[in-house]
Parts: sequence; C-alpha cells; structure tokens
Amino acid sequence: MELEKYIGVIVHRADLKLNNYYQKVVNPFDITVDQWEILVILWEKEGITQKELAERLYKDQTNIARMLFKLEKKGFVHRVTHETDRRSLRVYLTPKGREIKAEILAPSIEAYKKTVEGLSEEEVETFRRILAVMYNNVKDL
Amino acid sequence: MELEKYIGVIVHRADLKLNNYYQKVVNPFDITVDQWEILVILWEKEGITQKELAERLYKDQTNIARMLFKLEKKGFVHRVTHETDRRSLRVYLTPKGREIKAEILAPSIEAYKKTVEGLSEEEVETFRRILAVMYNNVKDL
DNA sequence: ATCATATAGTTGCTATAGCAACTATAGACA
DNA sequence: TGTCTATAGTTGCTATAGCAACTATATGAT
Repeated sequence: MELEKYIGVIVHRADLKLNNYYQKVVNPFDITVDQWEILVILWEKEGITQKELAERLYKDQTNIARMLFKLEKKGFVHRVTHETDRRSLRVYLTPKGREIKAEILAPSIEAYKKTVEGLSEEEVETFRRILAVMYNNVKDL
Repeated sequence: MELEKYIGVIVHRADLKLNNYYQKVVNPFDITVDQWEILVILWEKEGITQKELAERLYKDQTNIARMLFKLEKKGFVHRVTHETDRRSLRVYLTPKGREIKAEILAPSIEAYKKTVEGLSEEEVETFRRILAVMYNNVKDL
C-alpha cells in the first residue's frame, strides 16, 4: 500500500506545514504556536490551573508545565499557588501577556483565511466533520 | 476567534492521535512511525541516497540522517558510500529490514480501515482533496 | 590546474510529545 | 490522630522537527 494512502501520513505532513506557517505568523510576538494556544485560553479566562489548561488544550500536563515555565520566563504569565489547594498553581497573564491579544488577532484571522482560500464554507465544514470522525475512530485505540 | 476554528489546531490534534495509534501498530516491530515511513520507501526501492529519501518523505535531511542512524543501529538498514559521489550514502535494507515488510502489511491495512471507519470512499476522497488544497495554500507562505 | 561555488551529510541547539518515576499536598476513613 | 490513596506538578528520558554552522567532496569557470 502506498505511503500517501495512509491518513496519518498526509495529516502529519499537512500539520507540519500548517504549524510552520502559523509559527511565522506568531514569530513577531516572540512566542511559539503552542504558547499562543495557551495564551488564547488565558485571554478568555485567567486563574485556571495547569491541569485545567492541559485538559482544555488536549495536551500533556508535563508539557503545559514546561511551556508555562517558558512563558513565565518571557514575562507573559505568572503562576500563583492556589489558595485552598496548595498542590495547584493558578495561571495569570501579566500586562505584557494581555497586551498582545489585540495585536495578534488580525494576523491570526488573516492566517485562517489564507488556509481555507479557494474552499467554500461547506467544504471547510465537511473537512471538520470528517476529521472529527477520524479523530474519534482512533482516539481510544 | 475560538481556538478550534483554526484549521492548524484541529489538524494538529488529529495528527497526534493518529500518530499515537499508528505507533501502537508498529510498536511490536521495534520501530517508530517515522522509521516505518523510511522502510516503506526502501521496500519499494533500495539504494537511494539520504537526500532522495528526505525529498520523497518531505522530511528534513537532518532528521532522516538521524533516523537512519537509529535504523542502522537496530539492524534494519545499512549505508554504503556512493560509488561515484563520495559525499552521498546509499541506503540498503538488511535481511531483517526486508523480513518485516510482509509481517507489517496486514496490521497497517487494518489501521487504515479503522481510521476511515464510518466514512464512505467519497468522503475520504473529499477529505484528501480539501487537505491538499489547505496544504498547498500554506506550503510556501 | 586552480579557485569559487554548490551539494551531501553531520553536529549542535531549541521546540513539542509522551511516558515513567518522583515529591508534596489533599481527602477519606478507621 | 494516623494511614492509605488520589491528585497537581516536576524531573528525566527518548522521539521527531527545523534551523544554523560545519566538513568533505564535486563541479563549473577561467
């Protein structure tokens, strides 16, 4: 069977190119794409714990911790021990972390538009639906 | 804009899950998914150089070299200096590398079937087409 | 033949992914 | 109170990704 027939192979290749492009979009803000994902969640709601952040982003708690460490070092977030559960850390944005929200929106939307260029809304919706089916097909295997 | 609206985000999540599943499929053979990709190419044609392998797989030559080093260490391939261009290395399979070809085929096809379960052939084709459009949209940006 | 440039591959660095082992704290229960 | 178990987070390890700098060899122009 040819390599390109495997869904995982072509999705992986697309993922790399997409990530590459999105990285260029967020580069001017001195963050990585994954760090940007964290910020998107925090712009919506601050004070959540690392564990909640990991669940929300479907990412490993280990890596969320490391990404937050880098974001903290760069001055975008700070972490505070949870008042009633001293095992947990609540994550908050710094002024610097809040500032870039507005600046990054336009280039983000632009990136989305460029990604789906030449496709109808129906096609994009179809794509989302089929991708979700595949995701659910393999997620617990 | 919501995080899940971004194509890169959902494709990335799907990619991770797919890779995770495929890794479990090839685990019994003591290889990683990316090492399997290299073997698939070599099963079709041996003696190609690292550079050709990288181009064929759309991967970084640096990483191909490192993966080949691991495959060589595990005894699946061996590398021979090109006869007329001593900068190049030709990659060949060892008997061990050739052997697993037949064994790995059935589980691979099974994995493909599980991935596209519940989808018609038309839907899978549509998915491939749209993914290709998105890939081409961002590949040179 | 010589010299400049291009190419194949390697090394080193930083990023995320994911797993196992570990620390510290919480919570339940005798 | 003391103990057992569950949970939040960290550390260490190995994998790929991608970029820059480097070595060695090849090639083209003069």
